[in-house]
Amino acid sequence: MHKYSKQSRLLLAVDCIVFGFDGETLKLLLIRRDFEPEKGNWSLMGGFVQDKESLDQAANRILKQLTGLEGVYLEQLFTYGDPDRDPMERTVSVAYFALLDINQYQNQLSTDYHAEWFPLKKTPKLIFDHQEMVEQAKKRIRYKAALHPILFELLPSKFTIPQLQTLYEAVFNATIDKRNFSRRILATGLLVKLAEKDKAGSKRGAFYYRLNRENYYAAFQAFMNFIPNPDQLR
Amino acid sequence: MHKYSKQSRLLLAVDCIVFGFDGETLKLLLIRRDFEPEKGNWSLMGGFVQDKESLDQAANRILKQLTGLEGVYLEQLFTYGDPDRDPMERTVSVAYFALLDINQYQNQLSTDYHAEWFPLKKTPKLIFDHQEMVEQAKKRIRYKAALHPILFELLPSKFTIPQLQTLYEAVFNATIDKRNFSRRILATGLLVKLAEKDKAGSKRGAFYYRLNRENYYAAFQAFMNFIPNPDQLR
DNA sequence: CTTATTAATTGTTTATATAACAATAAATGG
DNA sequence: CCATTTATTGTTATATAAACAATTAATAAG
Repeated sequence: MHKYSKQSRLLLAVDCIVFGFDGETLKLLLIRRDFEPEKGNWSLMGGFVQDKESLDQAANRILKQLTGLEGVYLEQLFTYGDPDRDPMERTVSVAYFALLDINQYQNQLSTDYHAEWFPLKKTPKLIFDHQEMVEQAKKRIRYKAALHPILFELLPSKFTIPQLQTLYEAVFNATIDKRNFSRRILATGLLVKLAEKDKAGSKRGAFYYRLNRENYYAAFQAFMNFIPNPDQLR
Repeated sequence: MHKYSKQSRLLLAVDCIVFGFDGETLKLLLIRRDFEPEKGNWSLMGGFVQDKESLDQAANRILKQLTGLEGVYLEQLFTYGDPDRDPMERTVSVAYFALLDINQYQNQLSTDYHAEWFPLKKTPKLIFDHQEMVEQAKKRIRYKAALHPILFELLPSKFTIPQLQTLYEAVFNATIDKRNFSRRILATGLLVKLAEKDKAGSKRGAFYYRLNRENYYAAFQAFMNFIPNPDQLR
Protein backbone atom coordinates (compact mmCIF):
# COMPACT_ATOMS: atom_id res chain seq x y z
CA MET A 1 0.00 0.00 0.00
CA HIS A 2 2.64 2.49 1.07
CA LYS A 3 5.19 2.34 -1.69
CA TYR A 4 7.16 5.42 -0.78
CA SER A 5 8.31 4.10 2.56
CA LYS A 6 9.47 6.38 5.35
CA GLN A 7 7.48 9.35 4.09
CA SER A 8 4.90 10.72 6.46
CA ARG A 9 1.35 10.98 5.29
CA LEU A 10 -1.16 13.60 6.28
CA LEU A 11 -4.80 14.52 6.14
CA LEU A 12 -5.98 16.47 3.12
CA ALA A 13 -9.18 18.44 3.35
CA VAL A 14 -11.22 20.54 0.96
CA ASP A 15 -13.00 23.70 2.12
CA CYS A 16 -15.57 25.45 -0.04
CA ILE A 17 -16.26 29.16 0.15
CA VAL A 18 -19.76 29.48 -1.28
CA PHE A 19 -20.90 32.90 -2.48
CA GLY A 20 -24.48 33.59 -3.40
CA PHE A 21 -26.48 36.54 -4.70
CA ASP A 22 -30.20 37.02 -4.10
CA GLY A 23 -30.72 40.02 -6.32
CA GLU A 24 -29.76 42.47 -3.62
CA THR A 25 -26.98 41.26 -1.38
CA LEU A 26 -23.86 39.16 -1.72
CA LYS A 27 -23.96 36.33 0.79
CA LEU A 28 -21.75 33.61 2.19
CA LEU A 29 -22.95 30.10 3.01
CA LEU A 30 -21.85 28.74 6.39
CA ILE A 31 -22.55 25.63 8.40
CA ARG A 32 -22.21 24.64 12.03
CA ARG A 33 -19.39 22.14 12.33
CA ASP A 34 -20.69 18.81 13.60
CA PHE A 35 -17.56 17.24 15.04
CA GLU A 36 -14.75 18.14 17.38
CA PRO A 37 -12.78 20.33 17.65
CA GLU A 38 -14.82 23.51 17.27
CA LYS A 39 -18.02 21.46 17.13
CA GLY A 40 -21.04 23.74 16.77
CA ASN A 41 -19.08 26.73 15.52
CA TRP A 42 -19.47 28.39 12.13
CA SER A 43 -17.37 26.90 9.41
CA LEU A 44 -16.98 26.71 5.66
CA MET A 45 -18.22 23.58 3.94
CA GLY A 46 -15.34 21.18 4.49
CA GLY A 47 -14.39 17.54 4.47
CA PHE A 48 -11.55 15.12 3.87
CA VAL A 49 -10.34 14.00 0.48
CA GLN A 50 -11.10 10.31 0.01
CA ASP A 51 -8.89 7.59 -1.41
CA LYS A 52 -9.86 7.56 -5.04
CA GLU A 53 -11.28 10.96 -5.80
CA SER A 54 -9.66 14.00 -7.38
CA LEU A 55 -9.69 17.34 -5.61
CA ASP A 56 -12.44 18.66 -7.87
CA GLN A 57 -14.50 15.56 -7.16
CA ALA A 58 -13.95 15.95 -3.44
CA ALA A 59 -15.09 19.58 -3.55
CA ASN A 60 -18.23 18.67 -5.44
CA ARG A 61 -19.00 15.72 -3.17
CA ILE A 62 -18.54 17.74 0.02
CA LEU A 63 -20.73 20.54 -1.28
CA LYS A 64 -23.44 18.05 -2.15
CA GLN A 65 -23.22 16.19 1.16
CA LEU A 66 -23.40 19.30 3.30
CA THR A 67 -25.82 21.42 1.30
CA GLY A 68 -27.43 19.32 -1.41
CA LEU A 69 -25.96 21.69 -3.99
CA GLU A 70 -24.99 20.20 -7.32
CA GLY A 71 -23.69 21.56 -10.58
CA VAL A 72 -22.53 24.92 -9.27
CA TYR A 73 -19.51 26.89 -10.45
CA LEU A 74 -16.45 25.75 -8.48
CA GLU A 75 -12.87 26.89 -8.82
CA GLN A 76 -9.74 26.03 -6.89
CA LEU A 77 -8.53 29.00 -4.87
CA PHE A 78 -5.45 28.20 -2.80
CA THR A 79 -3.96 25.52 -0.58
CA TYR A 80 -3.43 26.23 3.10
CA GLY A 81 -0.77 24.22 4.83
CA ASP A 82 0.27 25.85 8.06
CA PRO A 83 1.28 22.93 10.34
CA ASP A 84 -0.91 24.22 13.17
CA ARG A 85 -3.96 25.37 11.27
CA ASP A 86 -6.01 22.52 12.73
CA PRO A 87 -5.10 22.08 16.43
CA MET A 88 -6.31 18.50 16.49
CA GLU A 89 -4.09 17.02 13.82
CA ARG A 90 -2.13 18.36 10.91
CA THR A 91 -4.47 18.89 8.00
CA VAL A 92 -3.68 20.61 4.74
CA SER A 93 -6.69 22.17 3.07
CA VAL A 94 -7.34 22.90 -0.59
CA ALA A 95 -9.82 25.77 -0.73
CA TYR A 96 -12.39 26.15 -3.51
CA PHE A 97 -14.84 28.93 -4.09
CA ALA A 98 -18.33 28.52 -5.49
CA LEU A 99 -20.64 31.06 -7.12
CA LEU A 100 -24.38 30.57 -7.41
CA ASP A 101 -27.76 32.21 -7.63
CA ILE A 102 -29.38 31.85 -4.21
CA ASN A 103 -32.93 31.72 -5.52
CA GLN A 104 -32.21 29.01 -8.04
CA TYR A 105 -30.83 26.71 -5.39
CA GLN A 106 -33.32 27.52 -2.66
CA ASN A 107 -34.96 24.14 -2.99
CA GLN A 108 -31.79 22.11 -3.08
CA LEU A 109 -30.59 23.96 -0.03
CA SER A 110 -33.46 22.56 1.93
CA THR A 111 -33.99 22.29 5.63
CA ASP A 112 -32.32 18.88 5.61
CA TYR A 113 -29.14 20.82 5.82
CA HIS A 114 -28.14 23.30 8.43
CA ALA A 115 -26.31 25.67 6.17
CA GLU A 116 -27.21 29.33 6.44
CA TRP A 117 -26.69 32.39 4.25
CA PHE A 118 -24.98 35.41 5.84
CA PRO A 119 -24.62 38.82 4.22
CA LEU A 120 -20.93 39.14 3.41
CA LYS A 121 -20.67 42.14 5.67
CA LYS A 122 -22.22 40.40 8.66
CA THR A 123 -20.50 37.06 8.92
CA PRO A 124 -19.87 35.44 12.31
CA LYS A 125 -16.49 34.38 13.62
CA LEU A 126 -15.23 31.35 11.74
CA ILE A 127 -13.13 28.40 12.84
CA PHE A 128 -9.43 27.88 12.15
CA ASP A 129 -8.15 29.95 9.22
CA HIS A 130 -11.50 30.08 7.45
CA GLN A 131 -11.74 33.86 7.75
CA GLU A 132 -8.47 34.18 5.87
CA MET A 133 -9.82 31.89 3.16
CA VAL A 134 -12.92 34.05 2.79
CA GLU A 135 -10.83 37.20 2.48
CA GLN A 136 -8.65 35.65 -0.16
CA ALA A 137 -11.70 34.40 -2.06
CA LYS A 138 -13.23 37.89 -2.04
CA LYS A 139 -10.03 39.31 -3.46
CA ARG A 140 -9.87 36.66 -6.13
CA ILE A 141 -13.44 37.21 -7.22
CA ARG A 142 -12.99 40.95 -7.50
CA TYR A 143 -9.78 40.53 -9.36
CA LYS A 144 -11.25 38.04 -11.77
CA ALA A 145 -14.55 39.87 -12.20
CA ALA A 146 -12.71 43.05 -13.15
CA LEU A 147 -11.35 41.21 -16.17
CA HIS A 148 -13.69 38.32 -16.91
CA PRO A 149 -17.47 37.89 -17.05
CA ILE A 150 -17.49 35.61 -14.02
CA LEU A 151 -20.31 37.31 -12.14
CA PHE A 152 -22.96 35.83 -14.40
CA GLU A 153 -22.52 32.66 -12.36
CA LEU A 154 -24.24 34.47 -9.50
CA LEU A 155 -27.34 35.33 -11.52
CA PRO A 156 -30.32 33.30 -12.67
CA SER A 157 -30.35 32.23 -16.30
CA LYS A 158 -32.77 35.08 -16.96
CA PHE A 159 -31.76 38.43 -15.48
CA THR A 160 -32.29 42.13 -16.09
CA ILE A 161 -29.66 44.77 -16.66
CA PRO A 162 -30.54 46.63 -13.45
CA GLN A 163 -30.04 43.34 -11.58
CA LEU A 164 -26.68 42.87 -13.22
CA GLN A 165 -25.69 46.38 -12.27
CA THR A 166 -26.77 45.83 -8.68
CA LEU A 167 -24.51 42.79 -8.59
CA TYR A 168 -21.51 44.66 -9.94
CA GLU A 169 -22.11 47.42 -7.45
CA ALA A 170 -22.32 44.91 -4.62
CA VAL A 171 -19.15 43.09 -5.58
CA PHE A 172 -17.10 46.23 -6.09
CA ASN A 173 -18.79 48.26 -3.43
CA ALA A 174 -19.18 51.10 -5.89
CA THR A 175 -21.86 52.99 -7.74
CA ILE A 176 -21.83 52.82 -11.52
CA ASP A 177 -23.49 55.17 -14.00
CA LYS A 178 -26.36 53.14 -15.44
CA ARG A 179 -26.19 54.71 -18.88
CA ASN A 180 -22.55 53.91 -19.34
CA PHE A 181 -23.02 50.51 -17.74
CA SER A 182 -25.76 49.32 -20.06
CA ARG A 183 -23.98 50.72 -23.10
CA ARG A 184 -20.82 48.84 -22.28
CA ILE A 185 -22.42 45.61 -21.18
CA LEU A 186 -24.54 45.47 -24.35
CA ALA A 187 -21.52 46.27 -26.48
CA THR A 188 -19.83 43.06 -25.33
CA GLY A 189 -22.32 40.99 -27.28
CA LEU A 190 -22.64 38.70 -24.28
CA LEU A 191 -26.34 39.29 -23.72
CA VAL A 192 -29.40 38.15 -25.63
CA LYS A 193 -32.59 40.12 -25.05
CA LEU A 194 -35.70 38.07 -24.31
CA ALA A 195 -39.32 38.99 -24.98
CA GLU A 196 -40.32 38.61 -21.35
CA LYS A 197 -40.14 41.29 -18.70
CA ASP A 198 -39.49 41.29 -14.98
CA LYS A 199 -42.24 43.34 -13.36
CA ALA A 200 -41.24 42.68 -9.79
CA GLY A 201 -38.69 45.43 -9.52
CA SER A 202 -40.52 48.31 -11.12
CA LYS A 203 -43.73 49.53 -12.66
CA ARG A 204 -42.52 49.60 -16.18
CA GLY A 205 -40.74 46.29 -15.91
CA ALA A 206 -37.28 45.46 -17.17
CA PHE A 207 -36.52 43.13 -20.04
CA TYR A 208 -34.91 39.84 -19.24
CA TYR A 209 -31.66 38.89 -20.87
CA ARG A 210 -29.80 35.62 -21.07
CA LEU A 211 -26.16 34.85 -21.73
CA ASN A 212 -24.99 34.13 -25.21
CA ARG A 213 -23.10 30.99 -24.19
CA GLU A 214 -20.84 30.92 -27.23
CA ASN A 215 -19.70 34.48 -26.80
CA TYR A 216 -19.50 33.88 -23.08
CA TYR A 217 -16.93 31.13 -23.29
CA ALA A 218 -14.97 33.10 -25.85
CA ALA A 219 -15.08 36.25 -23.76
CA PHE A 220 -14.15 34.45 -20.60
CA GLN A 221 -10.53 34.69 -21.54
CA ALA A 222 -10.85 38.28 -22.62
CA PHE A 223 -10.18 41.20 -20.38
CA MET A 224 -13.25 43.23 -19.57
CA ASN A 225 -12.04 46.01 -17.39
CA PHE A 226 -15.44 47.12 -16.27
CA ILE A 227 -14.16 48.68 -13.13
CA PRO A 228 -12.74 52.21 -13.27
CA ASN A 229 -9.82 52.04 -10.83
CA PRO A 230 -9.04 48.41 -10.27
CA ASP A 231 -5.65 49.43 -8.84
CA GLN A 232 -7.28 49.61 -5.48
CA LEU A 233 -7.95 45.91 -5.60
CA ARG A 234 -4.82 43.82 -5.83
CA MET B 1 -1.13 10.92 16.81
CA HIS B 2 -4.06 10.28 14.51
CA LYS B 3 -6.86 12.19 16.15
CA TYR B 4 -9.29 12.13 13.25
CA SER B 5 -9.68 8.37 13.22
CA LYS B 6 -10.90 6.51 10.16
CA GLN B 7 -9.74 9.18 7.75
CA SER B 8 -7.21 8.08 5.18
CA ARG B 9 -3.97 9.98 4.96
CA LEU B 10 -1.94 10.61 1.87
CA LEU B 11 1.38 11.84 0.60
CA LEU B 12 1.71 15.55 -0.06
CA ALA B 13 4.45 16.76 -2.37
CA VAL B 14 5.67 20.12 -3.54
CA ASP B 15 6.90 20.65 -7.10
CA CYS B 16 8.75 23.80 -8.13
CA ILE B 17 8.67 25.19 -11.64
CA VAL B 18 11.81 27.32 -11.80
CA PHE B 19 12.03 29.94 -14.55
CA GLY B 20 15.25 31.78 -15.27
CA PHE B 21 16.38 34.50 -17.66
CA ASP B 22 19.97 34.89 -18.83
CA GLY B 23 19.55 38.16 -20.71
CA GLU B 24 18.48 36.44 -23.90
CA THR B 25 16.34 33.39 -23.34
CA LEU B 26 13.70 32.25 -20.89
CA LYS B 27 14.72 28.93 -19.39
CA LEU B 28 13.35 26.17 -17.23
CA LEU B 29 15.34 24.34 -14.57
CA LEU B 30 15.00 20.55 -14.60
CA ILE B 31 16.59 17.68 -12.74
CA ARG B 32 16.95 13.98 -13.28
CA ARG B 33 14.78 12.16 -10.77
CA ASP B 34 16.89 10.01 -8.48
CA PHE B 35 14.39 7.47 -7.25
CA GLU B 36 11.78 5.13 -8.66
CA PRO B 37 9.46 5.32 -10.45
CA GLU B 38 10.74 7.29 -13.47
CA LYS B 39 14.23 7.29 -11.99
CA GLY B 40 16.65 9.12 -14.29
CA ASN B 41 13.96 10.98 -16.22
CA TRP B 42 13.55 14.74 -16.35
CA SER B 43 11.46 16.21 -13.59
CA LEU B 44 10.62 19.42 -11.81
CA MET B 45 12.23 20.03 -8.44
CA GLY B 46 10.02 18.02 -6.14
CA GLY B 47 9.84 16.44 -2.72
CA PHE B 48 7.51 15.48 0.09
CA VAL B 49 6.11 17.86 2.66
CA GLN B 50 7.52 17.03 6.08
CA ASP B 51 5.76 16.82 9.42
CA LYS B 52 6.21 20.28 10.81
CA GLU B 53 6.79 22.56 7.87
CA SER B 54 4.40 24.81 6.02
CA LEU B 55 3.97 24.51 2.25
CA ASP B 56 6.08 27.61 1.64
CA GLN B 57 8.80 26.21 3.86
CA ALA B 58 8.67 22.90 2.04
CA ALA B 59 9.01 24.62 -1.34
CA ASN B 60 12.00 26.62 -0.15
CA ARG B 61 13.66 23.60 1.45
CA ILE B 62 13.22 21.41 -1.62
CA LEU B 63 14.57 24.11 -3.89
CA LYS B 64 17.60 24.50 -1.66
CA GLN B 65 18.23 20.76 -1.31
CA LEU B 66 18.04 20.05 -5.03
CA THR B 67 19.68 23.16 -6.43
CA GLY B 68 21.32 25.12 -3.64
CA LEU B 69 19.06 28.06 -4.51
CA GLU B 70 17.98 30.30 -1.65
CA GLY B 71 15.99 33.47 -1.37
CA VAL B 72 14.35 33.34 -4.78
CA TYR B 73 10.87 34.54 -5.65
CA LEU B 74 8.40 31.69 -5.03
CA GLU B 75 4.65 31.70 -5.43
CA GLN B 76 2.06 28.99 -5.03
CA LEU B 77 0.54 28.06 -8.38
CA PHE B 78 -2.00 25.26 -8.11
CA THR B 79 -2.59 21.92 -6.42
CA TYR B 80 -2.76 18.77 -8.51
CA GLY B 81 -4.68 15.89 -7.05
CA ASP B 82 -5.60 13.40 -9.72
CA PRO B 83 -5.67 10.02 -7.91
CA ASP B 84 -3.44 8.42 -10.53
CA ARG B 85 -0.98 11.20 -11.18
CA ASP B 86 1.79 9.20 -9.49
CA PRO B 87 1.47 5.54 -10.52
CA MET B 88 3.39 4.35 -7.46
CA GLU B 89 1.20 5.73 -4.74
CA ARG B 90 -1.37 8.44 -4.48
CA THR B 91 0.41 11.78 -4.06
CA VAL B 92 -1.14 15.21 -4.17
CA SER B 93 1.24 17.91 -5.28
CA VAL B 94 1.23 21.62 -4.50
CA ALA B 95 3.01 23.36 -7.36
CA TYR B 96 5.06 26.52 -6.90
CA PHE B 97 6.78 28.64 -9.49
CA ALA B 98 10.05 30.47 -9.01
CA LEU B 99 11.55 33.37 -10.94
CA LEU B 100 15.23 34.22 -10.90
CA ASP B 101 18.13 35.74 -12.74
CA ILE B 102 20.23 32.86 -14.03
CA ASN B 103 23.53 34.73 -13.85
CA GLN B 104 23.07 35.82 -10.28
CA TYR B 105 22.54 32.26 -9.11
CA GLN B 106 25.16 30.62 -11.30
CA ASN B 107 27.41 29.94 -8.33
CA GLN B 108 24.74 28.60 -6.05
CA LEU B 109 23.60 26.31 -8.81
CA SER B 110 26.95 24.57 -8.72
CA THR B 111 27.97 21.26 -10.09
CA ASP B 112 27.07 19.62 -6.81
CA TYR B 113 23.60 19.51 -8.21
CA HIS B 114 22.48 17.89 -11.40
CA ALA B 115 19.91 20.47 -12.34
CA GLU B 116 20.08 21.83 -15.89
CA TRP B 117 18.65 24.85 -17.65
CA PHE B 118 16.58 24.24 -20.79
CA PRO B 119 15.30 26.93 -23.14
CA LEU B 120 11.56 27.02 -22.60
CA LYS B 121 10.98 26.08 -26.20
CA LYS B 122 13.25 23.04 -26.09
CA THR B 123 12.30 21.18 -22.96
CA PRO B 124 12.51 17.37 -22.83
CA LYS B 125 9.61 15.10 -21.96
CA LEU B 126 8.76 15.36 -18.28
CA ILE B 127 7.48 12.81 -15.78
CA PHE B 128 3.90 12.49 -14.55
CA ASP B 129 1.84 15.65 -15.01
CA HIS B 130 4.84 17.99 -14.85
CA GLN B 131 4.35 19.20 -18.41
CA GLU B 132 0.85 20.36 -17.47
CA MET B 133 2.27 22.19 -14.48
CA VAL B 134 4.78 23.99 -16.67
CA GLU B 135 2.07 25.04 -19.11
CA GLN B 136 -0.08 26.38 -16.33
CA ALA B 137 2.87 28.24 -14.83
CA LYS B 138 3.63 29.87 -18.18
CA LYS B 139 0.06 31.04 -18.45
CA ARG B 140 0.07 32.40 -14.92
CA ILE B 141 3.29 34.32 -15.45
CA ARG B 142 2.03 35.91 -18.64
CA TYR B 143 -1.25 36.76 -17.04
CA LYS B 144 0.37 38.29 -14.02
CA ALA B 145 3.12 40.06 -15.92
CA ALA B 146 0.56 41.75 -18.15
CA LEU B 147 -0.78 43.49 -15.06
CA HIS B 148 1.99 43.54 -12.48
CA PRO B 149 5.72 44.28 -12.55
CA ILE B 150 6.61 40.68 -11.76
CA LEU B 151 9.24 40.22 -14.45
CA PHE B 152 11.82 42.23 -12.55
CA GLU B 153 12.33 39.10 -10.48
CA LEU B 154 14.00 37.58 -13.52
CA LEU B 155 16.55 40.37 -13.91
CA PRO B 156 19.74 41.26 -12.03
CA SER B 157 19.51 44.13 -9.60
CA LYS B 158 21.17 46.30 -12.25
CA PHE B 159 19.68 46.03 -15.71
CA THR B 160 19.31 48.09 -18.87
CA ILE B 161 16.12 49.04 -20.65
CA PRO B 162 17.00 47.03 -23.75
CA GLN B 163 17.47 44.00 -21.47
CA LEU B 164 14.10 44.61 -19.91
CA GLN B 165 12.51 44.86 -23.30
CA THR B 166 14.14 41.64 -24.45
CA LEU B 167 12.64 39.95 -21.41
CA TYR B 168 9.15 41.24 -22.14
CA GLU B 169 9.47 40.17 -25.72
CA ALA B 170 10.60 36.72 -24.65
CA VAL B 171 7.77 36.24 -22.17
CA PHE B 172 5.06 37.45 -24.50
CA ASN B 173 6.62 36.16 -27.67
CA ALA B 174 6.06 39.53 -29.27
CA THR B 175 8.00 42.48 -30.57
CA ILE B 176 7.49 45.82 -28.87
CA ASP B 177 8.24 49.28 -30.19
CA LYS B 178 11.28 50.40 -28.21
CA ARG B 179 10.33 54.08 -28.20
CA ASN B 180 6.91 53.45 -26.73
CA PHE B 181 8.31 50.82 -24.40
CA SER B 182 10.92 53.03 -22.78
CA ARG B 183 8.51 55.93 -22.55
CA ARG B 184 5.96 53.85 -20.72
CA ILE B 185 8.35 51.96 -18.51
CA LEU B 186 10.02 55.19 -17.39
CA ALA B 187 6.64 56.81 -16.79
CA THR B 188 5.84 54.19 -14.14
CA GLY B 189 8.44 55.67 -11.82
CA LEU B 190 9.62 52.16 -11.04
CA LEU B 191 13.15 52.66 -12.33
CA VAL B 192 16.11 54.58 -10.97
CA LYS B 193 18.83 55.48 -13.44
CA LEU B 194 22.37 54.68 -12.34
CA ALA B 195 25.58 56.37 -13.41
CA GLU B 196 27.11 53.17 -14.70
CA LYS B 197 26.72 51.76 -18.19
CA ASP B 198 26.59 48.28 -19.60
CA LYS B 199 29.02 48.16 -22.50
CA ALA B 200 28.71 44.47 -23.21
CA GLY B 201 25.70 44.73 -25.45
CA SER B 202 26.63 47.64 -27.65
CA LYS B 203 29.24 50.16 -28.63
CA ARG B 204 27.55 53.11 -27.07
CA GLY B 205 26.60 51.28 -23.93
CA ALA B 206 23.27 51.36 -22.16
CA PHE B 207 22.64 52.91 -18.78
CA TYR B 208 21.93 50.60 -15.91
CA TYR B 209 18.75 51.04 -13.91
CA ARG B 210 17.65 49.59 -10.62
CA LEU B 211 14.19 49.16 -9.14
CA ASN B 212 12.76 51.78 -6.87
CA ARG B 213 11.72 49.28 -4.22
CA GLU B 214 9.15 51.52 -2.58
CA ASN B 215 7.33 52.24 -5.81
CA TYR B 216 7.75 48.62 -6.76
CA TYR B 217 5.83 47.22 -3.82
CA ALA B 218 3.16 49.88 -4.26
CA ALA B 219 2.87 49.21 -7.96
CA PHE B 220 2.75 45.48 -7.49
CA GLN B 221 -0.92 45.66 -6.81
CA ALA B 222 -1.55 48.06 -9.64
CA PHE B 223 -2.52 47.01 -13.09
CA MET B 224 0.11 47.72 -15.68
CA ASN B 225 -1.36 46.56 -18.92
CA PHE B 226 1.87 46.62 -20.82
CA ILE B 227 0.70 44.16 -23.39
CA PRO B 228 -1.46 45.38 -26.26
CA ASN B 229 -3.86 42.49 -26.75
CA PRO B 230 -3.76 40.43 -23.62
CA ASP B 231 -7.02 38.79 -24.69
CA GLN B 232 -4.97 36.21 -26.45
CA LEU B 233 -3.72 34.92 -23.14
CA ARG B 234 -5.38 32.41 -20.84
C1' DC C 1 -56.75 60.21 -16.36
C1' DT C 2 -52.82 61.85 -14.17
C1' DT C 3 -48.70 61.16 -11.78
C1' DA C 4 -44.70 59.09 -9.96
C1' DT C 5 -41.32 55.80 -10.92
C1' DT C 6 -38.13 52.98 -13.10
C1' DA C 7 -36.37 51.36 -17.64
C1' DA C 8 -34.12 52.14 -21.87
C1' DT C 9 -31.60 54.63 -25.12
C1' DT C 10 -29.04 58.24 -27.57
C1' DG C 11 -26.10 61.96 -27.47
C1' DT C 12 -22.26 65.19 -25.92
C1' DT C 13 -18.02 66.67 -23.98
C1' DT C 14 -13.61 66.23 -22.06
C1' DA C 15 -9.83 63.74 -20.80
C1' DT C 16 -6.75 60.24 -21.31
C1' DA C 17 -4.33 56.27 -23.36
C1' DT C 18 -2.60 53.63 -27.16
C1' DA C 19 -0.19 52.23 -31.31
C1' DA C 20 2.41 53.37 -35.08
C1' DC C 21 5.83 55.83 -36.90
C1' DA C 22 9.44 59.98 -37.97
C1' DA C 23 13.38 62.16 -36.71
C1' DT C 24 17.43 63.13 -34.47
C1' DA C 25 21.23 63.24 -31.20
C1' DA C 26 24.67 60.79 -28.50
C1' DA C 27 28.34 57.53 -27.66
C1' DT C 28 31.94 54.63 -29.09
C1' DG C 29 34.38 50.38 -30.93
C1' DG C 30 36.52 49.28 -34.83
C1' DC D 1 34.74 58.43 -39.81
C1' DC D 2 31.50 54.80 -40.04
C1' DA D 3 28.27 51.49 -38.40
C1' DT D 4 25.64 50.42 -34.62
C1' DT D 5 22.95 50.74 -30.67
C1' DT D 6 21.07 53.83 -27.18
C1' DA D 7 18.13 57.50 -25.89
C1' DT D 8 14.71 60.86 -26.40
C1' DT D 9 11.18 63.90 -28.31
C1' DG D 10 7.55 64.61 -31.31
C1' DT D 11 3.32 63.59 -34.18
C1' DT D 12 -0.82 61.53 -35.48
C1' DA D 13 -4.96 58.74 -35.55
C1' DT D 14 -7.73 56.05 -32.94
C1' DA D 15 -10.03 54.30 -29.05
C1' DT D 16 -11.83 54.37 -24.66
C1' DA D 17 -13.45 56.39 -20.27
C1' DA D 18 -16.17 59.18 -17.22
C1' DA D 19 -19.49 62.56 -16.40
C1' DC D 20 -23.60 64.21 -17.50
C1' DA D 21 -28.11 65.98 -20.35
C1' DA D 22 -32.14 64.71 -22.36
C1' DT D 23 -35.84 62.08 -23.95
C1' DT D 24 -39.05 58.31 -24.58
C1' DA D 25 -41.48 54.26 -22.79
C1' DA D 26 -44.29 51.55 -19.77
C1' DT D 27 -47.31 50.95 -16.05
C1' DA D 28 -48.99 50.69 -11.16
C1' DA D 29 -51.21 53.46 -8.03
C1' DG D 30 -54.13 57.06 -6.75
